[in-house]
Amino acid sequence: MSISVFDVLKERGYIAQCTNEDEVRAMLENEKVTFYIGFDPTADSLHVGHFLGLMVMSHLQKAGHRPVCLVGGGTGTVGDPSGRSDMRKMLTDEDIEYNCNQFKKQMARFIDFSDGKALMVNNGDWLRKLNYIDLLREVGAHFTVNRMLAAECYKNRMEKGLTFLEFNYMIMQSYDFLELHRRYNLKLEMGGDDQWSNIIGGVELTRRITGDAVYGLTFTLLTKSDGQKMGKTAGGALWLDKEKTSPYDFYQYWRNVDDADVERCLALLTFLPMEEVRRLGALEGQEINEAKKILAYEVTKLVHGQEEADKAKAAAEAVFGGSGSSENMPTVELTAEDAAKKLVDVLVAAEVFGSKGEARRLIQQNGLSLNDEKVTDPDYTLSEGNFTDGEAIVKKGKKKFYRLLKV
RNA sequence: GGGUAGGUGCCCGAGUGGUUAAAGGGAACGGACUGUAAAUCCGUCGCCGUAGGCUACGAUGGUUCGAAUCCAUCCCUGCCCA
Repeated sequence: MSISVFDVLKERGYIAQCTNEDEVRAMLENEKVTFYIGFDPTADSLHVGHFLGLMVMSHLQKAGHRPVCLVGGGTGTVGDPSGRSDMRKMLTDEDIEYNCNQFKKQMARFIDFSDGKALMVNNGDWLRKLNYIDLLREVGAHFTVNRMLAAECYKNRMEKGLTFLEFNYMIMQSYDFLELHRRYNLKLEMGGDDQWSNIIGGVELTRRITGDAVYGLTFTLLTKSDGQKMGKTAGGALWLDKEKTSPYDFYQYWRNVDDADVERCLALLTFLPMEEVRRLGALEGQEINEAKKILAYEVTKLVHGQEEADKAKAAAEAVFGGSGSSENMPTVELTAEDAAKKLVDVLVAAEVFGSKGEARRLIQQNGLSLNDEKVTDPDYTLSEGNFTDGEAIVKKGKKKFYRLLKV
């Protein structure tokens, strides 16, 4: 083995905190380590934040270690208060089960689960069976409330109110580590940096009860250079589910990241060699657009596959490069009847706009074009002449394109 | 359970009887500038619409010509006390 995975992770900028850097490095160099990352089923799709964790897992798996993907069928019922300023919405059991299944499907694209090379487990399998008194006696005795209250992750909530329900989240997550250690001799828990408190909880609990050496490591959160969370779009998160965020939109998101974030994103979200990452990140001015294209393509390829990435790229080039093909643009299908209605009504019906007011406003602000011509009349009505081969192109703002297609 | 401070638009936050669709900021969106970037500047930012109307300030009911603003009950949250 030439270079240690640990150093790879470090070089690419993944690592935020580690319980003991030297020991973890040594462990990863000398043995096959079983490790885990937990994913709580708070929505019906994974998003880019999760993707970062999957990248880390993938790096480690390629280095011969065994990932355990833990879906939080149990912890999801409680809600992690870490770093949050308000309580999470309570999910029904059905939601949780559904979401867990969605997660599983998506994760299978990034992690190789064949031949036991990785495991998928659900902490609901053990957490839901726990008996309160037994748990208190076995686990509760090892936590001091004083310490828990001092944890960084509760800071926000100490002002706004933290329920006992959520306060217990740390205990549940810690127990997960213990349980996984017992079942699979798992030795390392990883998570986003906001999980640090929860992770050391598990490390300490497992050490105390079993006496075994176990470790924790957090990876950096995906933030922009100005500190804001990355992966936020108008519609909310940047989802990995193509029904929730289309491959085209996904591609465009990365195509448009800030100059300052390109290198970081390439390092964290693609497998390009670091020399290449650094080279691309060093490009300046106009040229850095090349780096962004590569970033967008590579990330989209990882998440949606090569075919979708090619389509997204082609669509983007068609739209911004001026070369014809509109095939891969988001398409609005129109009946003959629709094709003679007011443009505004058609676009609202297609959910291109949230309301007519919004659409009118955009027209008044000169932000809407039909086939490259500004639409100036809010009451503009579609007619035969707008369509070429049954197709018309609508441009919303500067970079959102839609294809109207008569069917 | 008692006391007390609160619950306002996507978020933060002003407003305490009409002039308030509701100050200000942030986010978002459009335009200019550019490199499909950032920063900056200008504009927009509840819904339908020509006017005008409708719906909104935790919930419900009430007082009033008129309420986010007053009263009652209820729900929720912080803090202090038990």
